[in-house]
Amino acid sequence: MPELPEVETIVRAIRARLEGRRIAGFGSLWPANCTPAPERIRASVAGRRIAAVTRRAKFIVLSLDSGEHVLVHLRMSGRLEWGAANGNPSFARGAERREAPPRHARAWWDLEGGERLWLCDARKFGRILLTDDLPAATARLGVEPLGDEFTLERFAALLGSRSRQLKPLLLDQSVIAGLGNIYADEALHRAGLHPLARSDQLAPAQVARLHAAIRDVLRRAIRANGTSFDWIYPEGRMQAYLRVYGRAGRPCRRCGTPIRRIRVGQRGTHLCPVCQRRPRMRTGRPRSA
DNA sequence: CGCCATGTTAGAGG
DNA sequence: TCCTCTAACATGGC
Repeated sequence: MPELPEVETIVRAIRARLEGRRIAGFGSLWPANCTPAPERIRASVAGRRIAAVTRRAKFIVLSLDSGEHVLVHLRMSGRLEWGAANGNPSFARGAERREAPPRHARAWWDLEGGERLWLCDARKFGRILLTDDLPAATARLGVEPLGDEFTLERFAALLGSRSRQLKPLLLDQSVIAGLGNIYADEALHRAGLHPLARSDQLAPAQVARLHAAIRDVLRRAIRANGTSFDWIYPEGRMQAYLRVYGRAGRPCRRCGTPIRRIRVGQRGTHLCPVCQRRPRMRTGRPRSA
């Protein structure tokens, strides 16, 4: 269920254990989530060295010395877990012990030396992609919110060039890539903006506040190693600092008003009705509700 | 049983 | 063409 900060935390954690290592094998217990088929992925990655481990939006990117790239998207319930490959001498010393796969194991990479990296995923929404053309594979992704290209001017243009509700717009990965349900709600609260406000009807100061809020909350979350609600992603501390997400009925940390939960674009959405007033329409008839 | 879930996409309809 | 909403994917927790 990771968003940008959780994926960034995962990437930083696995980088030192993967970069420079050679992949010995790959397998999948859920072939439907592999593109191309697992056998083709295995043929391409076996024997290759991992040159770099990076993140693009919510994708984990393993770049191989062959020029190909393995992209892993954890979607809602994916996580990575370390284990030992079968036949690992240091593990199987003595008795013929075999390590049981972790719960919800779906795919694995074996490294030379005997380590195994598992992809576990209760809901099977996660995806593994192999590509030799990384720009093409990520062409549909929008700007990285923590990158240098995410300037205030660029953001203002992204908002003003369309007329959309702010929350669905922030979740649209083809516009800004990396925000998810938690940090979209958190950024809007920090900026004092209603999730249903129109992207093209913000004052310049509001655009600037939202731009800063997005970057601030993502950086803060990375510093806290992300947000942890359950066993799927246990290593974060950001949940202690969330202002609206998951806090329906509890007092706003700024004004004390109970946080409200509504539904916007199929997603649970949390807001403070006082700090995030629904704006009056600047065009068209006044709304009735 | 019913509702919820840190994500994404295809398709329908306005 | 753009925008919004629904269903779908598949499973587990409360």
